[in-house]
Amino acid sequence: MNTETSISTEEAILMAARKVFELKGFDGARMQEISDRARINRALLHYYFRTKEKMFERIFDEALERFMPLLSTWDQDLEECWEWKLKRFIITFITFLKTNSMLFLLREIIRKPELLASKTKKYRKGLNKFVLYFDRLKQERLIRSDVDSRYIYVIIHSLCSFPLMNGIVFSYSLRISPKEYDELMTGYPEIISDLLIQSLKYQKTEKSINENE
Amino acid sequence: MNTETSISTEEAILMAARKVFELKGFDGARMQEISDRARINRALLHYYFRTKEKMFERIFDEALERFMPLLSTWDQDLEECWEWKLKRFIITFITFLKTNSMLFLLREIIRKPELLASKTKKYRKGLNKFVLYFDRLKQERLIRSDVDSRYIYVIIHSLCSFPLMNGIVFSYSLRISPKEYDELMTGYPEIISDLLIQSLKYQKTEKSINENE
DNA sequence: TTTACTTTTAACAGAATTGTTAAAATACTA
DNA sequence: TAGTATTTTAACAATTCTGTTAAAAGTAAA
Repeated sequence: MNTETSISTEEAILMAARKVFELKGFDGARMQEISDRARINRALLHYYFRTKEKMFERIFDEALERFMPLLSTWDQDLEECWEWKLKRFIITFITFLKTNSMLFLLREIIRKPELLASKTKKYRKGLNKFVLYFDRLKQERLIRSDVDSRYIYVIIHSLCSFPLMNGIVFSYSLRISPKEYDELMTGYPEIISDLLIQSLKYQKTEKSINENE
Repeated sequence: MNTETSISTEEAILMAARKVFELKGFDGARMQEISDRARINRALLHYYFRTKEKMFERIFDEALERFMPLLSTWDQDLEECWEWKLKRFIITFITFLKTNSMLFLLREIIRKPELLASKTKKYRKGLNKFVLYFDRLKQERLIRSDVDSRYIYVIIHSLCSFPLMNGIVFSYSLRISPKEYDELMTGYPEIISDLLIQSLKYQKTEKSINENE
């Protein structure tokens, strides 16, 4: 009964399922593989979770439940320096993504859009907090960028998510091992924080890009 | 025999397979669904492509074959203005990604890393052209950024890929329809071109971010 | 028209997978 | 220790899916 770690059987199953679903996706996952990984009997999976579908939904919903709040952690408080807010967000987001596969969510949503659509009501309010916040920053002239806040949203999330999600391909492209890539990425949050802050701070001045020096 | 459009049966099958594999992944794809979509008989799939595995590999390899050259289109010619080069790359890359799902490649590589690993030799040379190019730009003082060229690589690719790959989730988060999201994204290449060029041009000056105004 | 190639039909074998069940074994708790 | 809950074992039903086959129908071209 997992005496050493005192992990309940249900927890052990969920951990295994999470891993297998993340790696193989719903369609590629096998109940046998999950039970093997959890070091329990396959029949026990059904004893706890009835069907594969139900087990998957539990995993998916929990992942979504952890993920969605990250999309709306932008309180409208203009007192706190936005640069710090942004930096904090980037670090939180990247830390989260290291342990929770965003690719998993995306893949399953594309397979079955209802997975997200059915949760519309639950998460919709609060979702555009980010856009509102940056709109206000611009209104109040606290940042000088004139870029549509929705682009800023897309840019920040892309910079945070993709490097982790696409690690395999990036490490291949850069011709370094996955381990080396991980090490490289420790400096990454700092880099993009600076990049974003700088480009939000200063309004684009000259549109011409003709001179090389 | 597809007289109107003069598409060969093989081509029709490949188109259908591409679509189904992109949507469902290898494990979720059904031979029946592919043949239905191609408006031919299921037995005919096997007549042309023997097995599902072989058909998939054909699709995957073709996708990779179209994709990989995009990663290494950085000739070392320093005469041409790098800003133009970068802008051209961004537009080419985004245009490509609109029709060719990068998510498809990524998902299948994670499912079965050998898919990429086995192609090592074929694509490796030329892969770090980008990094070399930006290293030279820095050496020659043509750009003033002091950021590791590998970060620049990751940043550019993330900004190009993720907004297209994650369209469903972004349109959900921004509370606009997928159609409206697509429209919004027409202005996107311009935005990130400017952002990147600006931040590469000007070296980060002040590290302090204490003042709000 | 003959010949070769393409496509459909329909049926089937084999394998893999999910989910069920019942009985036995084990562990936990009062 | 007795009783309860958990876990294993092993077998099985039902389904789904892939891949095969053989025969017939259709098409194109010589």
